[in-house]
Amino acid sequence: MLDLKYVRTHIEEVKESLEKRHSSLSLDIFLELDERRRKLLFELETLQAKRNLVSPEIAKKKKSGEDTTDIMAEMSIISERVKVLNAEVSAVEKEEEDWLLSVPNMPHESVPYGKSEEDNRIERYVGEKPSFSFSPKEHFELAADKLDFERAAKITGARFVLYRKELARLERALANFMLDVHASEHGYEEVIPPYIVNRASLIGTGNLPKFADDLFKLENWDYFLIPTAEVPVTNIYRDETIAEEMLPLAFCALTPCFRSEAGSYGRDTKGLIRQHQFHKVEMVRFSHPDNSFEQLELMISHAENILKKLGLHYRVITLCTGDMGFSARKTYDIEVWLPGQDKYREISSCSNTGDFQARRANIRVAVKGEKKKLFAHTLNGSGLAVGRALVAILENYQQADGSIIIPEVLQSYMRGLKKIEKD
RNA sequence: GGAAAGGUGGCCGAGUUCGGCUGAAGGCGCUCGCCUGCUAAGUGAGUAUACGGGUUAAACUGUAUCCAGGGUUCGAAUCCCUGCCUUUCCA
Repeated sequence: MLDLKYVRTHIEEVKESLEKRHSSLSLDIFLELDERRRKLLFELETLQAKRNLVSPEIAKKKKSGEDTTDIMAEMSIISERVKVLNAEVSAVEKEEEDWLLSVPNMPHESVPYGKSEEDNRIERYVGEKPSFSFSPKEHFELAADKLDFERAAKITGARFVLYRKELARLERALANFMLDVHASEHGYEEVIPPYIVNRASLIGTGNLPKFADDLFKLENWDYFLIPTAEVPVTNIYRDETIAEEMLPLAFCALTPCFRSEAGSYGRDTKGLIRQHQFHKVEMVRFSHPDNSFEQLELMISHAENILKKLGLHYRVITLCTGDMGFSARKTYDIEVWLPGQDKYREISSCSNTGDFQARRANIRVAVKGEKKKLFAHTLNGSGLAVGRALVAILENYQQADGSIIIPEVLQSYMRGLKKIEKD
């Protein structure tokens, strides 16, 4: 959420930011609401001030036995008006709040302007594409009997999978490997958050009210399945103040993620790439407002480190203004090379949201010497999407005979297994 | 599932009987100052947030906030209703 006063006093900047994001939101509506709110507020508060002035008078007169019927009648009228005005103010405030909640974050100046993913900026390529003496297959061709989509469809429906045998273990191995690296090498505290969250948490991170369609909601509860661990982990500090010297705080968590994938009907229907449920290791950082962009560089390096250790080729891109998520000020995506698909595919997304989520979730920092508490800056990034990492390993480490070599760093997590034989 | 108690400021904790003088006693903590070889103690002042008005910025000033939302009333921390949460006891 943007700051109300900031919007009021920086109309041009906000307009420009909305244009950059190709948003159709009207700033005029907000300005009108704000004007109306302040007018109503003034009238309301004037009356309340009068009431506060007169009320003790009534008490005094009553004590000394004077007649108060006239003055009480007058106050009664004022009170009626106060009631009406109060309702009006609340209504306008609600509208204004809703408007503010639907405004996307302002892109950082270093973010390239653009309309779609075509305009994303490639920052760097790391590693090299593996070469094959044969035509590499896609992951679902490689491990057909260990990725059972048919039975998962029976159990639940489309976009679910049943991992079996070595691939179930490989998924778990990858997750454990990622968590261990983040915890022991990168200094993240490992947490296991709830996988179901309430509405306030989703508003805090910016998933609600705008993106309800992307979420699975529990029937008869105002609870939702998490679309990413970013939601529960960022909300660890909702409505709290963090002492400056505690910063930066860093958390990592392995959770399942649940996404309705509304609006992606025809896309990636085959394989693991786009599922309703998948595992992700998430990194969340709480930063001092002064250095959140440095924290972003740090976080992307942590995600990259995982890929480096796994020996996977990838590239880092900066999302353009049109492709960037609602809450982000700046986002780096990591795209891993998938030889079977002959494409780079997103495997991590690291964002700095600045104070956008912190304002929504009321996460503050007490800064020495500053009378006012500041909003923390929050960052989140995948480190990494586990299922997609598994896809990358299958496709990059496939052999001519259809077997899969297990990267060395994972072998200890696989009880020493070095290779997954063909079905 | 049955019964009871309770939710007040950063924390503890008065006030709720009998509504007005309570943004809210007292204590702790914290900040700044004084004092004392050091430490401890003592001592003085200050110490919530949000939204308005005001100002170059302040000062200053208005309103709201005693879990949340309604109600009664000229006036609610205090009375009534609903919800949420916590604790204790019984099964």
